[in-house]
Amino acid sequence: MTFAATLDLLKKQSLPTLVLDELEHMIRDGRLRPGDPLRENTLSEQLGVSRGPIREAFRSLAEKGLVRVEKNRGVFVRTISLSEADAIFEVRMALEHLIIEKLAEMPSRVQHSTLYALLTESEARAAQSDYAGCHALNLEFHEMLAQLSGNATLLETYQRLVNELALFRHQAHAASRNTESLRRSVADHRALYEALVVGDPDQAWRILQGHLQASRQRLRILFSEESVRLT
Amino acid sequence: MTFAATLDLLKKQSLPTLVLDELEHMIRDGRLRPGDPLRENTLSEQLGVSRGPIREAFRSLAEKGLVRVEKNRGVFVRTISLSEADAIFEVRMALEHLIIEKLAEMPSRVQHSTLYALLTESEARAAQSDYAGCHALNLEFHEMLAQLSGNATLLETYQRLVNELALFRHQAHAASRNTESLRRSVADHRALYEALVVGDPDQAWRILQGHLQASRQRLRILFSEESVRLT
DNA sequence: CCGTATTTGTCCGTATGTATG
DNA sequence: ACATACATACGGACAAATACG
Repeated sequence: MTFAATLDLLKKQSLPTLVLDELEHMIRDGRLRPGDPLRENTLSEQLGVSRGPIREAFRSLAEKGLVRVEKNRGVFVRTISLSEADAIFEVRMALEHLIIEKLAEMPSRVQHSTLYALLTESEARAAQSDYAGCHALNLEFHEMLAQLSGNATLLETYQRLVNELALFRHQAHAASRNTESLRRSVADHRALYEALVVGDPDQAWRILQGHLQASRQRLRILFSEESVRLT
Repeated sequence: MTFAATLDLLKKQSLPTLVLDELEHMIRDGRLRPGDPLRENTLSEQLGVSRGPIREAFRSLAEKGLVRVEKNRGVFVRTISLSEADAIFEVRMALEHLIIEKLAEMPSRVQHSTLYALLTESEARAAQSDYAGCHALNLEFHEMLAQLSGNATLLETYQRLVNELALFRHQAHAASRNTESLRRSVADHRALYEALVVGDPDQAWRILQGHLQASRQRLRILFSEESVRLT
């Protein structure tokens, strides 16, 4: 679906919101990379709207931490340093801790969710070495956990941080092709799921902690590779 | 300092940013109360700027969770239900947990900060029964803790949640005048400070947990009083 | 260092949608 | 139900700042 089509069909949302969604997708899936400028005129022509709604969408993006605005210079997709990414990750871990703490208290909700389907599907993708597909499903898995927590603020805050971290991955040219880490990742997810279904918070946290530490470590490695690439 | 003066002096910031700051203050200190409409024309005249920058500031406020935008109807200061406030509080507690966990690892930073001055000042205000002043200092105390953590994302996320909770307090006409709870609150802060200075994370968390639970409880009571008032 | 092209910043006019009598 | 008043939504024009030759 093109943006123009979206524009015609969904009259329920305001233009700034539609533009925001479009730009957010472009940033999230890497069509717009960290450091790229977002020019009002260009986007205005591409999306077929005037500059007003574009500028309003920029303010939302800035507040979301996806772009930085430099007065009289323009807006650019946000770049994230390793230390920033690490700081974000630290907060993310605290949120995931809370998430699984809450989920361990309601195993039946976990069991009746679509988590299991997501899990088996991502295992299938991993077996087929479908890196991109598996990675996307893994993100969905974590997001579904946040959603099942039943705390809207928790979900929103979590999503925000994950979006910022996705930015960092794109910046580092990250298309992780490590079969071993992919397999371990989905195995972690399954173990986490099992612990949640039986309502064991300590076990769940142990697994998640290891899982996230590994992910954090991969982030650091990614960054060092990126640094080398730039020299 | 009036807004017009601010407008002239600070040419470093764009108008939308200045408007955003102004509106944020007005909401935070209760000049604009939850449910109040923010009309483009009115604000445009009051602040002496055109409607464009106003609309851009609205998008930032919406993303911050301080207003809700209804298409073709207007923007209103956000109202927060008890369950929403409780959800926000839950996330806030998780963040404060992380904050003191980090601070307990660097007692010298805590000791060399201005926390102690803040603490004694708020104790003085409490002794004088200066509720408003003491409450403001208490907020500053918590915010300072977040800042000392050294994690920018942690600070920003914390501030966002506290701003939303302030909204809830205004909605509930909250000017807590309970001498006893005020005294206990500052006593908790002192105890927390002591635990952090000696680097005892468990003790610090015990104190903070009790402190926050009490605060959360007061929020609930506030709400029930508000409900009665509306009948 | 200056002039020009480009981009952002701001303002205002018109269209459209909503509430109210 | 309809007309009127009023608010927002969007687009376009002009001013100001910046980047570049």
